[in-house]
Amino acid sequence: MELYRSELSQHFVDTFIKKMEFTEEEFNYTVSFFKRQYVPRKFFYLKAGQIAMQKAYINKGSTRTFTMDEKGREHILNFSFEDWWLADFESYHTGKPGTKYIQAVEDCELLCISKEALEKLEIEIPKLKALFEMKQKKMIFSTMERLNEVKTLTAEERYLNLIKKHPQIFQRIPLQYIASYLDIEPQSLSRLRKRLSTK
Amino acid sequence: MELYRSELSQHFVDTFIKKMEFTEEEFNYTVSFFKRQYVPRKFFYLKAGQIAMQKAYINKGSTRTFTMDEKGREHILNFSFEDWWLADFESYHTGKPGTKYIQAVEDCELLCISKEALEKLEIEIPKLKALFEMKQKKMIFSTMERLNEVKTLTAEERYLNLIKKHPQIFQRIPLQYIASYLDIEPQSLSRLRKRLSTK
DNA sequence: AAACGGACTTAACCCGGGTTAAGAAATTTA
DNA sequence: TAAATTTCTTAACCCGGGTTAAGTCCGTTT
Repeated sequence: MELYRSELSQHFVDTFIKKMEFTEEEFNYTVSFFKRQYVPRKFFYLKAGQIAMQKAYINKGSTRTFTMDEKGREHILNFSFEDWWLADFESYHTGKPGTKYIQAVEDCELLCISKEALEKLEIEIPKLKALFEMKQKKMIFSTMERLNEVKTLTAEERYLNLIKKHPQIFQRIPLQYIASYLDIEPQSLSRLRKRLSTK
Repeated sequence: MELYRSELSQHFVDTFIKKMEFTEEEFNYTVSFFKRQYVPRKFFYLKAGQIAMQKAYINKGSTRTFTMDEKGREHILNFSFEDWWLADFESYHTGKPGTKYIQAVEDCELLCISKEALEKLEIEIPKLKALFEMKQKKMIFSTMERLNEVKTLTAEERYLNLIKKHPQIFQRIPLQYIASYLDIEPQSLSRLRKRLSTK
């Protein structure tokens, strides 16, 4: 089933047309490889052990990406929202089974493109390759920043940082998930919030 | 001053000749852009605030890369040894002043190539671009793994993990730096080691 | 309206790592 | 070789977050 222009978010269109200066032909051709996929709240887009065979643009909704340790505990690495690209980066690029779970926090509408198609397109349209190379660089920056944050800041500082940088998250993501993202237990987040509210 | 073949480590030569299948001409041409740079123990290859204008191949020696927080505390992100490529990745790619300090732990002999020259070479020799794209991907994998490690493991587990994965580090890096890498104080590492030795 | 289940909070206790301070060991310098 | 400096260890005390266990709140179901 074909994707109609009216079903694409403005941001999606702008990314290709304005930012990457795609022609109408290039854009339509690119779009023809995308397929829509719905992932209802709490359902998984990907699970550890599976191989990431596609990249997904989040047209609507939000997800959490997490790993599970030997004791069965979840550790949220990041949340993703509209206009983000979604994949288990390592699995996608190595072609090996991944280590990450990607679960919808809100009902998601994704626009997916297979690795096969994308690799073909990246050769045909170098601008597309440049786009994803740029995304890749930004991903390294943000992962490094996250690592440095975890190393340098206390739980309280990480919490205040999150409020400052991404206040919208608190409107859409349950506190228990935010706690996991901050590397503390829900009870500790609760205690921390109380401590902050009284001073 | 020119670099002679005999001064290049076998690994450096192999990377280009065997792994990337450079011709002798391509290799010699590439090498002609490299300059040797010595960084004695405790001296800095790069400091926060400076712009990374080059990449360095470590021909000999070891370094530590760290950030400094507002309280003046150092947080070591990683160590680098022979045959690694060295740079403040973010500063190199954004062209903006960096946030990282890179200091020689042992006397270092580096083979450096300017960003300008490398960008030119990457166009002339696509194989070279592919090499650094691959390095970049591996860097993302390892940074993500580090992040996940910091989130999932206790200090003791991170210590045991380091012994298992990189036992050589303990021969070359002072314990105080290893403590910083593990995100604990030197005293805590000492206590932890004692705890482990008695059981 | 009552019952249920999930999300969030509260509290008591415990423990690992931070902090501070001192001393021992190793390495560098004189 | 001695002195000085740096690195590593030990110990006592403290505190933040984990753990366990209830309890509250709220939306959904029956």
